[in-house]
Amino acid sequence: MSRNFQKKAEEMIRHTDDRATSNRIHILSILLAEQQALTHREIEARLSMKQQLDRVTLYRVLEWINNKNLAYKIASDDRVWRFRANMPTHAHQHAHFECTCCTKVICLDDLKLEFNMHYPLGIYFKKLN
Amino acid sequence: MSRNFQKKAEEMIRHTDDRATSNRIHILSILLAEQQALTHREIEARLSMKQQLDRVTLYRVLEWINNKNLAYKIASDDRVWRFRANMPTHAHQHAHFECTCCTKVICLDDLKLEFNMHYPLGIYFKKLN
DNA sequence: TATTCAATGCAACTTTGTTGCGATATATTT
DNA sequence: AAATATATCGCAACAAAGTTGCATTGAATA
Repeated sequence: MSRNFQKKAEEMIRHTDDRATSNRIHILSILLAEQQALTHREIEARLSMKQQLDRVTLYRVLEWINNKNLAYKIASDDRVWRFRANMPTHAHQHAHFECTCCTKVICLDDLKLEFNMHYPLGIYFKKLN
Repeated sequence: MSRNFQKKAEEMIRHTDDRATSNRIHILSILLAEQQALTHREIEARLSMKQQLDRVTLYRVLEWINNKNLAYKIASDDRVWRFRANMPTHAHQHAHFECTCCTKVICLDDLKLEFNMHYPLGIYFKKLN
């Protein structure tokens, strides 16, 4: 099972133009295996002995994964970024319920965004993160 | 005009059981005078020479103001707390549009919360901050 | 005006994240 | 398979936002 996430992670990373390093594969597979967004520290805790890496490298890998849209990051009330693997088939044309306590993001498919709503002048929607 | 906010701030603070110090009055009046949420640094910048105070004190005053519900604080993507004076007459039974770029919070009175919506089990609404 | 204890200022500390740079490892070429 | 180029990594130092402990000050009450 962990093996599958490993494979999936490597496949996703090889689709980018950048290098498929073992750090990137390990970290993305950890995110893929998880149902919720993880902090830097939570990811560190899930790395095995053999996968140990410098904290700076972890920050940089996470930033890279986010930039490549393989994951997205969530700002929470505790000033800590949380990362969650991106589901590429996930269409974002509906509202999200983001719990600021447990950081879980739940899709509210029933609540359609009202694009005709009266938003303040000068505010446009942009891609999340 | 600034004078009025001073008076209003002092009145609000005297309604609590704690002490009405000049720091608390100055800082709350700065928040009252503003239409948007302010960071610690932005508040510092708005203090006159005579109102200078230690940064720790500012953190503590803001925390106190928040605890007394005279203001609420907003977590933003830049990991910085923003504070905004609370309008006591403001009923929070409608959705908010919180811009993560400029931190402005706009009330979407048109969008009623659907309390019958199918939320995930175990999620209940709580008071914001 | 004197008294009391909450509020303040200062120094030191913590947490989260960033930057610069030489060393290492990945992908490509030979 | 070995050599090469350069992206990635590890280490050290740094930065920003916020917190804690403790001695001093000042707002409210007697």
